[in-house]
Amino acid sequence: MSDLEIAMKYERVIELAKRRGFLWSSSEIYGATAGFWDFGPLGAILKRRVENLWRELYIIGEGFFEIESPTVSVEDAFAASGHLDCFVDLIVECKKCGEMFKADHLVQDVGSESTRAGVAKLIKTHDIRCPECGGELGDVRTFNLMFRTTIGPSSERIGYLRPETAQGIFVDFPRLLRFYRDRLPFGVVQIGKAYRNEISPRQGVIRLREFTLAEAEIFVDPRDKSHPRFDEIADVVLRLYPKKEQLRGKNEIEINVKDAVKKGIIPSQFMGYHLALVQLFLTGVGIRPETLRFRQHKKEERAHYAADCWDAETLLDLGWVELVGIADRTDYDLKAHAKKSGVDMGVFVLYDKPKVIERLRIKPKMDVLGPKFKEEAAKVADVLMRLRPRQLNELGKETIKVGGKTIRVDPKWVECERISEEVHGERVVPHVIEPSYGIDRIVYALLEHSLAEEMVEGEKRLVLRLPPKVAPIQVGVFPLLARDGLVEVAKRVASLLSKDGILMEYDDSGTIGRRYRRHDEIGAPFAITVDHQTLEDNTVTIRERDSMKQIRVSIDGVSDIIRGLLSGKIQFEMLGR
RNA sequence: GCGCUGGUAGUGUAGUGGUUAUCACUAUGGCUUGCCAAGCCAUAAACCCGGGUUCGAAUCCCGGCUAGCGCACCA
Repeated sequence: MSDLEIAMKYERVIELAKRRGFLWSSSEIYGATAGFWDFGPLGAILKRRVENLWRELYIIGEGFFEIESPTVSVEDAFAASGHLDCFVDLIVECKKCGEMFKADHLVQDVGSESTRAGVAKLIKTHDIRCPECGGELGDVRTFNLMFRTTIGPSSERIGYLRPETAQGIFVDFPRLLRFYRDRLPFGVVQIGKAYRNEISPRQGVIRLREFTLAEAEIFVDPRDKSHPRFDEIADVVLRLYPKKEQLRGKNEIEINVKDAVKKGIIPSQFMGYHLALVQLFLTGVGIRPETLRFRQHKKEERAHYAADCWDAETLLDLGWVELVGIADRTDYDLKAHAKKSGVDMGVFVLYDKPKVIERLRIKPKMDVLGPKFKEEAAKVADVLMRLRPRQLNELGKETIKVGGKTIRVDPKWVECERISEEVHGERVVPHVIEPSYGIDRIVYALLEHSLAEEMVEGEKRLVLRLPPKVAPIQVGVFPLLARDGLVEVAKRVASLLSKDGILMEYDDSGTIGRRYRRHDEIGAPFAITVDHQTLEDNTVTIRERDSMKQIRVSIDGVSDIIRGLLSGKIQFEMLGR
């Protein structure tokens, strides 16, 4: 059975998605707004199933607990994270031809201004004109991609809708660290809505203004990015598209994780482990492996916080689309929040063995410092104690700053003794490895990859080959005919399945063939049919969506078999043999 | 934000400055029907929004919204 080529696949997917209740643009009755989409009845379940598989992998598999933080945060949080400054575009419009430009790009030859007023001044003083038509430029405007709001009735406190869920985790870091009992590494996940006021959202749910992110923030010791379970994924083969290959116009390379890390293509075991985990998840929910690659960001593509970033991309009708970004955010975020809030974001990491350090302990002689420095004496003593010269004779070379003046230290001000000290560890600010999944895009990609058309006895059959574990409707229950007492038996089977936690749909309208086709189109992987033989021996048929083959099983065991088929523990081909 | 092209039942479409806007599929009810969109009867369902021109606009013009594409943008 070979699939027919589907032309204009994006349109076909959207047509099916609207018609069958997966997706449509939001508030259509008032004229839809670009960048906002609804998940319909089947779409919402599909999405939830994808999210729950994600939870299984990260919460149960990795032990990363999920938190839920608000979608609105105060201005300080985003001032610290850099989104307030870096998430802004300065734009200027030509008064004559209407072309829009990034204002800071236009002035980069005459000065490096980044403020709105500064850029506007440069445009004026240097008489910069429209590069397209030479026309006069209008006012410089800022465009921040964050949605802004005010908190409370006085409207004094500014809030922003989060552009990523990550910051909610970073600002909770001290409490989370305590929860994980002060040890690295640990991970925290969050699934939730994020908002970006895109200038021009396009392509349905591929670029939205409100979208669902599933993010894991994994806090690691910056000195040691090896992964304790690296061996489990070392042999996984990834299709990588490193920046070098992109710059030289070369193709992707296929390589296992172990070798990629060894050769330095992937910078650390930790990064490699999580690239493999992403591939495991995406192919597990139904993204076709042959359309998947990991593309490394080139320097100019990287976000303000990222030291390295790989996008898991899939090939869709619209081209390569990013589904997941895996970034090494280093200590950027934690340090930024530490600085802005004044709260320590460090972790005390124990050494395997305590280090013995020999050093000089410096004890200020207050009876000397007192008369000499008067009220400044305490401050001077404090500075002196923090000096760490290795030798006694180096002390005289040290200088300290007191009241704005730089003074050479006189060894007579202190008493020194040589001590040996045990150091048990040190404070480090963790680095963050972050896989960030765009759930809406993944759901769309699933639909597109699943949609197939084939010829069956001269007729076209449209079928959504969703993997059973994500399919919204899990099984259809049909009486072969709507008479002869078949309806009653079918309804009994239906309620049996419901009681066992299976999402089924009962249908007795029209002919059996029509019902099979309808369920093919919404991706229901199995159908149970009650026929006349059922009345004789209490058996029903199970029909598999993709092969259209049927097997016969007893009603008594049908729930267990369906559950086995859905989870993948039972293979359909193995049944009935 | 600019440009091009479009927007008619749930979906895909036809069509026109002038009475109750075409067709197919779908849906619903009934008849029929012994396993893959059969048939018959009936029913329901649409001109994106606003303004202008006109005796009359779903049709022409303008604006908006929206969709696809190109440019720009995508921390």
